[in-house]
Amino acid sequence: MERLFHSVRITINDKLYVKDPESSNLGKRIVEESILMINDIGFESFTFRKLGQKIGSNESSIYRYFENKHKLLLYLASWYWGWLEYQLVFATNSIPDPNTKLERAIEIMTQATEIDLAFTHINEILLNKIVINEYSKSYLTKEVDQENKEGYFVIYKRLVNRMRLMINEVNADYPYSASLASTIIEGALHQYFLMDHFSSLTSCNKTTTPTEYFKHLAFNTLNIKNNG
Amino acid sequence: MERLFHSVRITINDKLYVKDPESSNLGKRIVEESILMINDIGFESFTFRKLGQKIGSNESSIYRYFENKHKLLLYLASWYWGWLEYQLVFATNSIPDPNTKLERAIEIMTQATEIDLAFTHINEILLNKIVINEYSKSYLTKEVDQENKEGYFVIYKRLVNRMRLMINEVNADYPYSASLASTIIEGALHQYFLMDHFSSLTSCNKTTTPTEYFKHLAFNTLNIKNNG
DNA sequence: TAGAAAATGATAGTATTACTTTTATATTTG
DNA sequence: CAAATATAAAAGTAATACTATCATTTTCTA
Repeated sequence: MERLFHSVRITINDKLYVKDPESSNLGKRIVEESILMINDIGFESFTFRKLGQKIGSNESSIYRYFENKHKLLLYLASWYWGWLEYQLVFATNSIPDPNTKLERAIEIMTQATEIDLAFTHINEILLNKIVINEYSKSYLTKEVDQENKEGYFVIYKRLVNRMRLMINEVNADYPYSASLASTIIEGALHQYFLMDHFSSLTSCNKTTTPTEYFKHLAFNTLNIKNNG
Repeated sequence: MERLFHSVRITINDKLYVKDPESSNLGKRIVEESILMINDIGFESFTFRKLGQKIGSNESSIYRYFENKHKLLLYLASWYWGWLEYQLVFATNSIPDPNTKLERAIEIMTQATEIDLAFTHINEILLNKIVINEYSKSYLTKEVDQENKEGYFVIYKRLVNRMRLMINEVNADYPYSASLASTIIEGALHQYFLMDHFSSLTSCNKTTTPTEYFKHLAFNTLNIKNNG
């Protein structure tokens, strides 16, 4: 797959950075190592000072790329959702049957992440873990409405909307398509978190995947015989 | 309702506080005003110093009740889930029919919060808002496994488990009862958040409630004709 | 009801965070 | 090669999240 998409770039709202991190080597290292570090020590303990030390650069240089770590998190999350959106569109585009299409969409949105060799400086598996553990913190803030207006969440919203449309195609009379779409996308993150930390609160494990659960949930609530 | 329960107390893991806030007037004021303040300025901006100023007490005195604001949040959340659990058990206890029982349970877990006059120093409506906006932050941490071992989340886990059991009673063959239970409880918080900040991502609004959505979701996925 | 014990308040201090500012040095580009 | 740009180094600031010490007030109890 990677060969086809060497030239694909995820486009991110330019208000999320001061200087585009894709435009320089240092910028890419900031992104690359911040993913490792946030994953390692958690977003709360992560600081630009520590990141600077790790990449042998200066704190003040990192501030020339990102205003603060909150924006860096929004950037990383946007990249992740943009990347997922790309896969979603690519995988479902050519499927004419709405049921099969939705089924494939749910798979894309709820499956365990795999590495994409097209982006060498981004570890998608770790980024997925960051999204599971930290994404909520990016919008559970007092500034969410302002930041939403600024367009910091457009990719995520577009992605949920794509899911919603596919749900509508399966059952146009279903009155909760937006809620079901957001439940699947946000719920998948939550189920993965529970698998790691609160196993008694989920039915998912190595043999029963979140994908299976959400497929069953979606097709039954849409009154369609479950494909999965 | 309040008359019956004047003597009811929500029991909270005593590792969550240094000194029981229910044991003194200052303790109750800390709880009461922290709810108002966290709601007002958000958990990130909330500090014990500011709280002390607001209640005319000293920062160091607040530290004699709670080790830090993280533990205070865990305390408030535990109180909230304990209070909901109480309502859940009370409301469903005497219902023999599993379908009606689950329906009532979903209502309790997903309805808009109402004030409970039995607890004068706690504003349940604001506390519900805090849980919607801040609860995830209490477990999305690097310390979650340790804190889970210490029992900081027992009430929440018990509550999800009660839901799971009620789902099992409706359909013993349904293989995802734990996931459905956690999806309803966590998903309800999320849908309320979306209603406030990302209305395009939810089908819920003033006329279509999260309760309606989750009832439909649960009973359809359990292959039971929707009661709602 | 005095005296002890406990609770609370006032003040100061510390390490860290989340930046900003300034100046110096290295790198790129025209 | 000069000028522009990028990066580094160092220092400074206000706020946070505490801890420690001691004084004062309140409460319990003999």
